[in-house]
Amino acid sequence: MIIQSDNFNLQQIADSGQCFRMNNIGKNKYGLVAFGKYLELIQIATNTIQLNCTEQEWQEIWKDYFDMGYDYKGLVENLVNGDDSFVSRAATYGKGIRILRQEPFETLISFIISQRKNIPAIKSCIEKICINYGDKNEFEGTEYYSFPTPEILANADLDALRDLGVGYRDEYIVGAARAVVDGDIQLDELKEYTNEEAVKVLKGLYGVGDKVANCVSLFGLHHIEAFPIDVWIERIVSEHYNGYFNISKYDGYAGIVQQYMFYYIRNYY
DNA sequence: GCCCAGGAATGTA
DNA sequence: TACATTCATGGG
Repeated sequence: MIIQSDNFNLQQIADSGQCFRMNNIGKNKYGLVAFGKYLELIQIATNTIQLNCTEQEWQEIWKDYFDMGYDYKGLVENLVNGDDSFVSRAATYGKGIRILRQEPFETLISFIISQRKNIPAIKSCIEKICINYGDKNEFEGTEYYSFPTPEILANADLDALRDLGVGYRDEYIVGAARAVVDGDIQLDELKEYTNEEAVKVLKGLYGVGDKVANCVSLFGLHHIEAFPIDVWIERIVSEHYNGYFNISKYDGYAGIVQQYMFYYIRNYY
C-alpha cells in the first residue's frame, strides 16, 4: 500500500508528542499499535509512505487514523505565508505533522500518565501497561500488545500499577477507567460535544486538569481547536509573544498550530 | 548522583 | 483569584 502526500512525515509525527506507541524500528521505518492492530510504515520519499496493510484496511482504519481528509497542505501554506513569523517558521519546519485520530480511552490514560514525566518515560510506562494488561497478538512474526480495555484497568491493583512506574497517578488511572466502565463519562459522545464542553467534562475526572483535558480533546476526540498549554508552550508564549498568544487568530484549528509550535521549539531550538 | 519532565490537587492568604 | 507546596518515578 503506497500513499502520496506532501504533508506526511513519519519521523515528525512519531516525535511530535501526540502519540506514544509509534516507534522508529529501522531506517525511515516506523511501527505502531492502534485499534489492537500493528502497522509498519516506511518513508520511501519525502512525499511517499509505504504501509504493510491492505487497501481495505487503509480505507476502513488507517486513512481516518492519519486524518487524510484534512487539507494540511493548504493550512501549512497559509501559516507559512502568514504574518506570524514564529508560526511561519514552525509550520515550515514541521509541515509533515498530522493530528492522529487516536482512540479516546488510550489517549485519556496516556496523558494522565504524561504529567510530570518526559516523553521517553511516558512511552516506557505505557508499554509496560500494555504488556501487563493488554492482549498479546502477533502480526507476520512480530509480537505486540494492545492497549488494555477500560474494564481491565478499572479492576487493576493499585500496587501492581505502581510497579509499572505510574507513581502517584495510580488512582487517577483506575478512577478514570472506572468512570468509563460505569458510564459516568462517555468518551465517544464527547466527540459530538464542542471542545469547550468536552474539556469541561474531562476535567471532572480526578487527576485530569486543563492541560491533559485539552490533549485528550485534541488527540483523542479530534477537536482540533483545543489548545493544550504545557511548559513548552508557556515558554514560547513568554519568550516570543510577550506573554500573550492570541488563539482566536487560528480559531477552529489552533490545536494544529500548537503542534507545529511544540515540535519546532523542542527539535529546532 | 542529580535534575527535571507535554501537571494536578491541595492548602494558604 | 493568585501563588506555594507536594506528589512518585525514571530517562538523560
